[in-house]
Amino acid sequence: MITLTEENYIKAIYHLGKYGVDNVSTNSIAKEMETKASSVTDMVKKLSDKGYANYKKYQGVTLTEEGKEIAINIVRKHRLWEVFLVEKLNFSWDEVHEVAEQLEHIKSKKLISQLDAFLEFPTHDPHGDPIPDKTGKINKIDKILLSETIIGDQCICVGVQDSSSDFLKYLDKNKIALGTELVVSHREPFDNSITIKIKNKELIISNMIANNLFVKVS
Amino acid sequence: MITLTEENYIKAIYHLGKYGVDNVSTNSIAKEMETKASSVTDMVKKLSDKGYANYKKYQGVTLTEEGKEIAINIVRKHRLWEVFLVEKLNFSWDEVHEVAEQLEHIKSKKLISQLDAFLEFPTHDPHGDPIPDKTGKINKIDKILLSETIIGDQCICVGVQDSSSDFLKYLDKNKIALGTELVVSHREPFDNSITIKIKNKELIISNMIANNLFVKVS
DNA sequence: ATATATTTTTAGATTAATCTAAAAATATAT
DNA sequence: ATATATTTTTAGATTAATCTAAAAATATAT
Ligand SMILES: [Mn+2]
Ligand SMILES: [Mn+2]
Ligand SMILES: [Mn+2]
Ligand SMILES: [Mn+2]
Repeated sequence: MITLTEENYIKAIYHLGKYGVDNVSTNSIAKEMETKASSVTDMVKKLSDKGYANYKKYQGVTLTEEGKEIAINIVRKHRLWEVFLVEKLNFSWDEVHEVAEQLEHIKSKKLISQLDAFLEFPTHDPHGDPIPDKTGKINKIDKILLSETIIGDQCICVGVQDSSSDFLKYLDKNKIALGTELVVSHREPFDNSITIKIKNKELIISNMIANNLFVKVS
Repeated sequence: MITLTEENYIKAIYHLGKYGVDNVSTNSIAKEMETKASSVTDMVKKLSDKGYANYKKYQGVTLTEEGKEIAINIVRKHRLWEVFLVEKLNFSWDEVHEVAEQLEHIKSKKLISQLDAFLEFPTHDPHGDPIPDKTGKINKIDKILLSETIIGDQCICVGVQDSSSDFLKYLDKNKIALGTELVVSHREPFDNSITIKIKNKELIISNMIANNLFVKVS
């Protein structure tokens, strides 16, 4: 049996290690989990004993194949629940994360497969992140950050890097949603702010915003 | 903050004490929770300290008003989730309880009020049990056990006492569902078995079955 | 290359929830 | 009314998850 706490550590290691490849440091896990490094050391030993992680003292952690599978399954559940909350229960995209953090730990194979079908097998969550399928396959689309575009690029918004409420509400206020089309018209060298056009209306966007919005160039 | 374990104890005390009125013994809680009496004593002290229960050594436990509110809210969540699983995710009524035991602990006011609306404010769960409304009001219908009926009674099935998978599957097999109409045609004095007629087809039902099926006499 | 700073681990303690075995209180039988 | 049985509590231990403070290892700066 795997505990809720173990699941959360595995998920953190998965996300911090760029989806399971890099070595993850004790301190980075501690920061992500809002806990102390010494607690992380203990837990990481436990995950290693249970076969979910590879760990050598002072060398950081990676997930084993089994650990990675667990992580992907939690991510799948998290994102499916987020779709449910937005599509069926009228949550807005800045309200779903907290609740999904709880729902992702519910253990029932049937629940998730039925939920998946009920939602008509969605491929992406409300923030544009891909939903792993039941075999764990993740369908990545080729998206880049708005900050990486060049002048003249015609783009469509496909995701957010940060999904904090503050950022999502900023996007709502400025009528930027997934699917919104925009053109990059100017980049200010001094502060790297970007001017974009949405339906011929100009909008100036800070570098920080541009660094958190994913687009697809068409 | 209330822990998941505390919530489960409060729920057990609520159900054992006939919905909050009777004193509940340490041993009965231990049996219900599949734990030891000594563990119950510890927890019951804690619930009392936190203001959820009234407890005097050797005298059993009752819930305080606050404890009762918590219990009713958990029951509300449990039953709403059961409706969701049956109505939306095609679970059968013998599959929902286990999953609802997990889902009932998810903490989000908005989630439950939206779920309630999405399900169109159901008044009863798939087993015929009433769903408390958001203020905690429980709409009891006047149901009796099939074993308490008299010969000639025309009944409609409205609920089950036991919701174990074995019992519910028995009902399925014999085409007895909530809403099914039946007439009580004979009672055998020797073993208290009952003969019922459903659509003119006779069926003999043991006393144990009759003791677990609620009906409304019309 | 060595001193210094930073990161990570270890040692020992704490809290929540649980257990076993023994003691204490209450209930039951004669 | 007293002995016996049953129930409940207490004492002391264990496991999971956490913490602080100190020690050890690794990384960085000169
Ligand atoms: Mn999320
Ligand atoms: Mn998301
Ligand atoms: Mn149930
Ligand atoms: Mn039910």
